[in-house]
This record gives sequence, structure tokens and C-alpha cells, in this order.
Amino acid sequence: MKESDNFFDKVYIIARKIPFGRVTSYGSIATYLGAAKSARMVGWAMNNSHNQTEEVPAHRVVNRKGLLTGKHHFKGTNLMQQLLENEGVVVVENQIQDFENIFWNPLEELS
DNA sequence: ATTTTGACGACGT
DNA sequence: GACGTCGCCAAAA
Repeated sequence: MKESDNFFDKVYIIARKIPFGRVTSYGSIATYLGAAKSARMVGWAMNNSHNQTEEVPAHRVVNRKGLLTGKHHFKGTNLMQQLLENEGVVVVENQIQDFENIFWNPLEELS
């Protein structure tokens, strides 16, 4: 069950492939997996990502608006933002600044 | 087993 | 462009 056995595992794999200092959106991952309209499942997978053996940089995954919608799910209140800022990502009020610039699209970057 | 919700997104109004 | 509704699919109540 290393490779893409199911939709969820794929999400984790893609999430781990996000480069340092870059971010992507749930929908982009879902689209890349062929389930463009199942963006919610990506988010749900992230929630379950804690159960995964390997760590998943869920903090690098935000919604299409570049908004840190899932920050409440993290341990701390602003932990997600802290992690992003630690990578050079500027975040103001849960919103990523210059989102277009740091956006990582698996459809293009990843074949 | 049925209903509700949810780390989203696209479309309609 | 802000707000509302629907669609997708899986897990929790």
C-alpha cells in the first residue's frame, strides 16, 4: 500500500511532494488525482493524515483563496501560520500573501 | 440504516 | 464582486 491504492493515499503522497516554501490548494490536488469535484475529500484526508505513519505537511495545503481555513485543526491556534512563515510564506489574517507566486500546481510542476 | 456535517469549489443570483 | 446553493464523497452522530 505504498503507492496509490486509494484516493486518500494519493493525497498524502502529493502533499509530501510540495516544495519548501510553496503551497497548493485542495482542489488542485483533487484535480490532479482526477477527482476535481472531490476537493472536500482532500481536506478530509488531511484530517486523517495524522493517522499516517509519515508526516504530511498539511500546513502547505490551503483552499483556493489562499486562506488558512484548516488552521483550527492544528494543535495551536496559529501553528499553521507559524509553519508557513517559517518557510518564508507571508500570511496575514489567515490569508497567504502573494499566493499566486508561491502556489505550487501539481498539474504543471508534477507530471 | 439514515441524517448531518465538512481542512472545497464551481456556478447561479 | 458578495452571497447563496448545489455537487462530491466519506466519516461521525
